[in-house]
Amino acid sequence: MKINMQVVAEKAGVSSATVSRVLRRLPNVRKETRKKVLKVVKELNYEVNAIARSLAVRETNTIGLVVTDIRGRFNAVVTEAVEELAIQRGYNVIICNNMEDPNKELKYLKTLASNRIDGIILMPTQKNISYIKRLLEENRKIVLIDRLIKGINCDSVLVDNETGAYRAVKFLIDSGYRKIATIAGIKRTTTGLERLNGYIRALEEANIKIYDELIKFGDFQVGSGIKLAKELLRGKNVPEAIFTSNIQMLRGLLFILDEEGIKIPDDIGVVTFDDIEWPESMLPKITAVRQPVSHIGRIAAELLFKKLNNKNSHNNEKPNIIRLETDFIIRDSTKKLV
Amino acid sequence: MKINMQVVAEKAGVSSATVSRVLRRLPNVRKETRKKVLKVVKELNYEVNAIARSLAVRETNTIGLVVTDIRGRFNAVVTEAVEELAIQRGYNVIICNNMEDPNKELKYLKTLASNRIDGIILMPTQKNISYIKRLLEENRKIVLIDRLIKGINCDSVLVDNETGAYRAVKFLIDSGYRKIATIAGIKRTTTGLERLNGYIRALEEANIKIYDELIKFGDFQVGSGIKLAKELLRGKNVPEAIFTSNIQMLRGLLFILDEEGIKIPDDIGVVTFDDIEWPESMLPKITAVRQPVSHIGRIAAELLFKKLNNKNSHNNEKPNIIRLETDFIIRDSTKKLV
DNA sequence: TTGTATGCGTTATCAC
DNA sequence: GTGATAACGCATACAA
Repeated sequence: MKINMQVVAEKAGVSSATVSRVLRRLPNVRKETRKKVLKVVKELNYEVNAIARSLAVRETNTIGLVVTDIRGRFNAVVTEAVEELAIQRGYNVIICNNMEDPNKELKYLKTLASNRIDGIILMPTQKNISYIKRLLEENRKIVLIDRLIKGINCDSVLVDNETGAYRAVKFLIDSGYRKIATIAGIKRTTTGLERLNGYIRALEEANIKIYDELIKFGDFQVGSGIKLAKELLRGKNVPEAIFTSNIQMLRGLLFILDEEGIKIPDDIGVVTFDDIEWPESMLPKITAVRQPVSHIGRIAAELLFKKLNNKNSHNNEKPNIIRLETDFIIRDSTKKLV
Repeated sequence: MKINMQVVAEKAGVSSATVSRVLRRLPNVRKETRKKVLKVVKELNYEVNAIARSLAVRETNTIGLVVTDIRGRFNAVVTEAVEELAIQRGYNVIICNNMEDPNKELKYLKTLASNRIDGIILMPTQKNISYIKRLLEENRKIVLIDRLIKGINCDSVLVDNETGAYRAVKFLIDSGYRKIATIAGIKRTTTGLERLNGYIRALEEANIKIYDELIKFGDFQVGSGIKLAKELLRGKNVPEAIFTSNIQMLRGLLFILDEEGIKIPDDIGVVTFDDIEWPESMLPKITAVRQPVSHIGRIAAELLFKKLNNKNSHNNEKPNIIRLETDFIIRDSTKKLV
């Protein structure tokens, strides 16, 4: 554990500088010398101390990925995609999971900064804005994912939430539904607000009156799906169909519908934003807006690596905001109302 | 970005040693001095360089968590539990996802070692045995999770797979099923072998003949579930019930059953190992062996931290092998055969 | 209580 | 082609 380049060098009868050159595959070293060194390295099972190296070169060859909930499919798939690309480029990735807790997010961002991580891909809680702004001013490399932060100039990758939601609700309208409720997300977030806007636009375009009591705001978690579903079903204005803005809240809704014996699509229509994470064969099959999740991760990573490779890039350049389109998968959770 | 303790020290009119003391909250520093230093730290937005610190103290305050598939619920929940505990103890955790690829696993282990990570929690692919052995010999702190590696003395946390599987299959037998097939996992893995053994023991105890053609070996992925389900259903010895050894392969099975129009539990009984990852309300509701997943993660982390805190612990001590019991959740995927 | 000097294990800039 | 040697930014033993 205490063996370093010096030890290897002595045993090989060279200087530590030479060992360093061999290990970094620099050209200017004689073949025999290289061989000799590598032999000793093998013998001693020597592995360079990445910490010391990082300190010397002021680069860590590592990026951080800060996600809000690793248990969610969206996050997991993004993670996988980012990792895949990072590994190709020879980077390590540190995954930080904050469970939508801004305090945890801040702690992680600080740790990453303190550890002189080369770059960060961040799915923001959209809370620690001033700190993120500071990081950007220090010219740290950051790419936002899934959500924007207004007032901040930063490369971002996300989907066109508004259009996705619009299409889902329009589909309900076209199917003949009129009293359409939504279990919306957190208004402060990009995903929450934009999906709500899509809902509203679809209704307005169809000249359908928008009822406040049919718009419920949750926090993207299962619990709020349950709570809000109850409210909707027990209200005086019971909806014919419900559009949920993410999978977790859909789960909550399904739970309640099952409990109350309300059948999909016979008694109620259901459409959701987000990929489905359960088997295709499970019933009821829910019509959904699908995001190109893996793609999002890959593009974000590519954006980040482009920055990292461009030594004299600076954050005051115009940021890239990349919007990807969603798909709409029609299944069996609605019916045609004649 | 180029500001360090020296800079802070000069601006505060003290030495860098004093700044260091203040930042580490050491007691022996005057109140006013501390105040003065902290003021400058704030002003300059100074954050200590964790790399340099790690190099100096030869500790990184970081543990690595190597999992096989972050998309799987088991992994995700374990990850969350480990992270939770780590954050409490003031440790950072690096998550490494290898997709069951031994090469990736090796690469990650090397990176972690090179980065002088304090400890590792490893869900092993059970392949890179010699390298892991070497790490252990170098007295690196490692805790295995979910799977054992034979011939290696290392703390491990996993469930009693054999009993869990036994109970599931016995339940089928008690329900009157006789021709019971299994979609088993990778034989080389602890989880694969032990769950198979539970299946066999249950049948043997009931004096039910074991047919080779009713035992199919998959790789724990959805694809093999699909393939093997087809084989079972199209074989000449069609089973009355199937026990799948994990969720992914169950998904494959469900897909095929749905495709072929075979109804659960009317036409076939189904029981699976592993937690269900889809809503309780979805049909069919599958009877399953549930692992105390979160608990597993927490215990593994506790074991690791115990080692880390015990400076003179050494790997040649007798390892702790901790087996946790599973639960058995009876739902609606089987029926009583009279 | 505070400062000085040295070490941590590399890389990089010089010489030779 | 190879070897000293000075950074890199912090911690720490020892002095003061």
